[in-house]
Amino acid sequence: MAMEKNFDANTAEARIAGEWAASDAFAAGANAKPGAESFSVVIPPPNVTGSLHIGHALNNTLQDILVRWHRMRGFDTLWQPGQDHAGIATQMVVERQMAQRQEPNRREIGREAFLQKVWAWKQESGDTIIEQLKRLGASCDWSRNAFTMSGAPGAPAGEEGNFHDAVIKVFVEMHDKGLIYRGKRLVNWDPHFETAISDLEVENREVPGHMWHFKYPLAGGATYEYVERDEDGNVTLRETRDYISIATTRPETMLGDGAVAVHPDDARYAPIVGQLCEIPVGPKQHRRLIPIITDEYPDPDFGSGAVKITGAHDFNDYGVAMRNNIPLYALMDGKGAMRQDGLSYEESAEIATRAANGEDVGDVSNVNLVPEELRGLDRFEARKLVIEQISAEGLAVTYLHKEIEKETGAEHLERRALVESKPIMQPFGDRSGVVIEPMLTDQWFVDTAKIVGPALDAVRSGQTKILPEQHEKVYFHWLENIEPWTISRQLWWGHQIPVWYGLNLSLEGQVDDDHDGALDDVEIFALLEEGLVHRDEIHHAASGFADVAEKFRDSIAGLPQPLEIARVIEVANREAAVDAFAQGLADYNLTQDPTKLVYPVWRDPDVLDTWFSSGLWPIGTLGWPEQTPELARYFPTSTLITGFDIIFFWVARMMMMQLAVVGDVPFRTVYVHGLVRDEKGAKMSKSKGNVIDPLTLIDQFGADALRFTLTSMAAMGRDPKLGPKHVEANRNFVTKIWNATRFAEMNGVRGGVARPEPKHVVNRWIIAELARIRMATDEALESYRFNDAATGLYAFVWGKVCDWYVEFSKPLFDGEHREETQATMGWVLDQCYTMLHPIMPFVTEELWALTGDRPKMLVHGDWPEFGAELIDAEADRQMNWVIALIENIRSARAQIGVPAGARPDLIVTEADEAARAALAANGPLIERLARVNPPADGAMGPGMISVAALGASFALPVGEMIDVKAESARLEKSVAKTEKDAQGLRGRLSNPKFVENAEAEVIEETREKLAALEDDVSRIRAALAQLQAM
RNA sequence: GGGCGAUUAGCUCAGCGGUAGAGCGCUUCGUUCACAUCGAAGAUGUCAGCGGUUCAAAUCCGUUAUCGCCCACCA
Repeated sequence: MAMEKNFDANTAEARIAGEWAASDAFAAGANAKPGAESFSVVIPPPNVTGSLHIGHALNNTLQDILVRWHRMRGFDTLWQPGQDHAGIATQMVVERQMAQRQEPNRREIGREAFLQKVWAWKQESGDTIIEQLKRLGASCDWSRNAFTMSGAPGAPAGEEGNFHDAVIKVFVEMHDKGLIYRGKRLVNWDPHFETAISDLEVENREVPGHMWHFKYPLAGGATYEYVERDEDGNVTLRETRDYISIATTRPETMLGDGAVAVHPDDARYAPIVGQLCEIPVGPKQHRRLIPIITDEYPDPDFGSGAVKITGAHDFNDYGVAMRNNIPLYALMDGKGAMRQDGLSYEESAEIATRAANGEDVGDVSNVNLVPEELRGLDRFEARKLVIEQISAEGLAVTYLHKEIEKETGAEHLERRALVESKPIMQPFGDRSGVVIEPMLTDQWFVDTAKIVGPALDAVRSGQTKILPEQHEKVYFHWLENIEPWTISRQLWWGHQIPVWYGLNLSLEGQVDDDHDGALDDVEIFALLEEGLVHRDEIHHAASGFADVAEKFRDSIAGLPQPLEIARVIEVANREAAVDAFAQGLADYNLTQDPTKLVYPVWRDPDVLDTWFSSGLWPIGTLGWPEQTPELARYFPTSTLITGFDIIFFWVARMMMMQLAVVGDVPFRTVYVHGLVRDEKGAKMSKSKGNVIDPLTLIDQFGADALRFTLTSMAAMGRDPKLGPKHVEANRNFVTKIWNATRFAEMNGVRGGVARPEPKHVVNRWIIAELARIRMATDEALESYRFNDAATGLYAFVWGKVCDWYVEFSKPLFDGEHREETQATMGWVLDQCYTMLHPIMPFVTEELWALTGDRPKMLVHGDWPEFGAELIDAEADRQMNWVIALIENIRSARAQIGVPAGARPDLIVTEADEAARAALAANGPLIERLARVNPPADGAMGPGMISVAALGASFALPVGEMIDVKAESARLEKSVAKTEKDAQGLRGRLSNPKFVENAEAEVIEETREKLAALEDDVSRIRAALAQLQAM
């Protein structure tokens, strides 16, 4: 059977992938030795909406290398695959598709129908990336493919895993331990998706912006002496002012100001602290007054030193407002438009004014300080109008603008509004790209401060190691300054929060006024009349309605009878609950039948942050909360390979959550790789159009070439830069080893033989080289130096096996060493396939099958363990001499211009014993590779060029071709270079301090090197002398 | 404003105490029984600057410059 000249990656890859799949080659524990240690990796789950990008290709190639390597070494190996439900992204994709098809939108069809559509979409398109990963060669146990939404209510057949159970169980447990809480807080709100997002999902970007300066007039026309001083206390400005100057980049938020704050030590404003000033916007007749307060937050050296405080729309202001008991006036709705709900402006302003005067006005959520003419406008539209209004009123801070007419020289003075154009940092939603609005909303939070400790300790103590180490610092810094994690999302696709609410009926003893433990008609009437609407809520978390009903029964057990036996029922929302409860009461009132009484509860409509479920990935994919055998065998997992961009999103949270939930670290080692960039080092992005599609590269050059390329560029802590040229070069490497095999095959070499113990020095030498590369490869992989493993194998296969061993073998196949050379080559190539397999699984699997009758596929091949014991120092020394001699002859020939086809004699003018032995053993090899006739003793003569090797000198008669001048120039140049190197070594050795301090080994090495150089120099000098004597 | 990283051949990058390497590109030569997706030979570096530690520095320390990235609430 003759092999083709090239490996046909396209057809072979599909076929081989099919064979692996058919034989369950990647199943958990496949190829494990009895009693083997386990090695497990969980895949960073790609989004169901995803398709394979170059970052996935790198990430999964590196994982696959570790996994295949361990599997071949006989570990009990599991690579756990799966996908992430990606709440926002998926909901967005499905909604977009619905819009394209001109179907009714999600609100029109309702939650349940929409979720069905998402599941349908997932079933149809969700496998895309899995198939792509298979094309890459990822050896995951695909039978275990997990999904973060599996087992959720409404999941169709085929999605009945239990990930949902894990998520819900963790939520309930953390809730009941007080690690998860609900609260009305200022959160990052995405007005596009109309949901809260966590601080990590906010991208702060610098954009061109403006800063406006406005005057807030003092109440009642009061004035004060405004004095500015320089550093030495000299007065630089003194004027009487009736206002305080305020700067803002967001004038529309002035409507919601609750105070103006200055620093307590700021002498400029000391006279007016405690006074009221007027917000210069809003209907003239209802201008609001707000107090001037002190707080540590304002920086006296920045701007005017006075800050307007809008507690409901700015995180800093929120802090100031909370400290100083300033009301938080919300101005916008979920879409980022000015509110239209709540009280009229007039009523609202009245309440706010009372608050400004120190009165406790209670809950202000109904207060809407947006003037009627601005209500419903987009926030940016409202900004324009606010600016216009203030400016029209002359309350913008102005400066004197001087213009000189060119022709006449006349000066024009004009007052202009002070508006600074400057770059400002603005928060954007990482998925929506719109400006994030801080909004006061009810959300769920993980109290991260309570669970962060163990996650920090585990890395500090080395229980989990993060590589490269520089990332540990980043990890520490983030965790040490961690903020509460907002986990509720106002979306539909996700794990619905397992919390139910009910009306709080037990407040302040209102229910049972006469404390008789029973509900009389008067009290029932009171309950109904006093507005159930205004009652607050109680809530419980549980894994389902049955469980939560139990908890509510406990809660209402203390109510007066017969309320305490009301039936707990589930309704859609609060309004429905009020209605149902009222109805029940009314029925009871009529019939006195206590079974008519119901206690309605409704479930929180929000879903959990996708990362909350991803945070449970290690245990969740292994079957937790069931105590599965896989959990016992593979948890904690061995290594996590991931990109630095999700260290916070994912890695840190997995650390916290696994430790909080099961008390152990999720993985022993985290290897963080870089971001693949284009060949110029730029980030790949669609807008730049420099995105490299890994599938195109696979089509073009094969998966092995792509994998090898990514691996060889994966130096720790660096960003790989990828261009098609690189992949092409490595495709050539695939071709190279393919053709080395083809050569072997043509010479009767077969694989599958036991390790031979050859006699010939060439065979002994290549085995020694192989032993070295085996040790180096393992060492590199053990320390995650993937690039060293790849480049080392490349250099060995191409630079040693193909360039030299294959060439040396040609004469050997014709002689008495034919058989041992066949055996050696077969065995050496087998080892090459084996060691390359983790990086290049397809071509090696193919070659493995082509070259022998194999008991098993290479994917389950045995990783070699041999090492230094196979190194034959004498063979090594001799072959290095032979190679050096061949190189020297080739070099001399090329420089003198001896035609490639010419075959001159090789005259040995002088040689020591070792050189003679090497010549005798390797004559035919040298003849062939240096293209010379068999070596024979003789003397230097005219028309010859000379060549030296350690311990020997040679002459090559090249007849009339010789140009004496050129030959002496060549020799002189060679002497000069060698002599220069020798001089350096001599200098070192003659330095007494070097000899005193340096390691003995280093000194010895230096001496040997010098001796070799000196031998070389003297031989070339001799040749030069002879040349000149002729 | 903090933190991290980079600066090495024309290009993209390894190396991280013993005197510079790879791939691509370039020059010359080559139909020698594996491979032109190839072979042979070659050219090309004050290892960013300055200072220090050391017998010895691309490699360790300090500093400057330039370029990246991450984090951060300056109105």
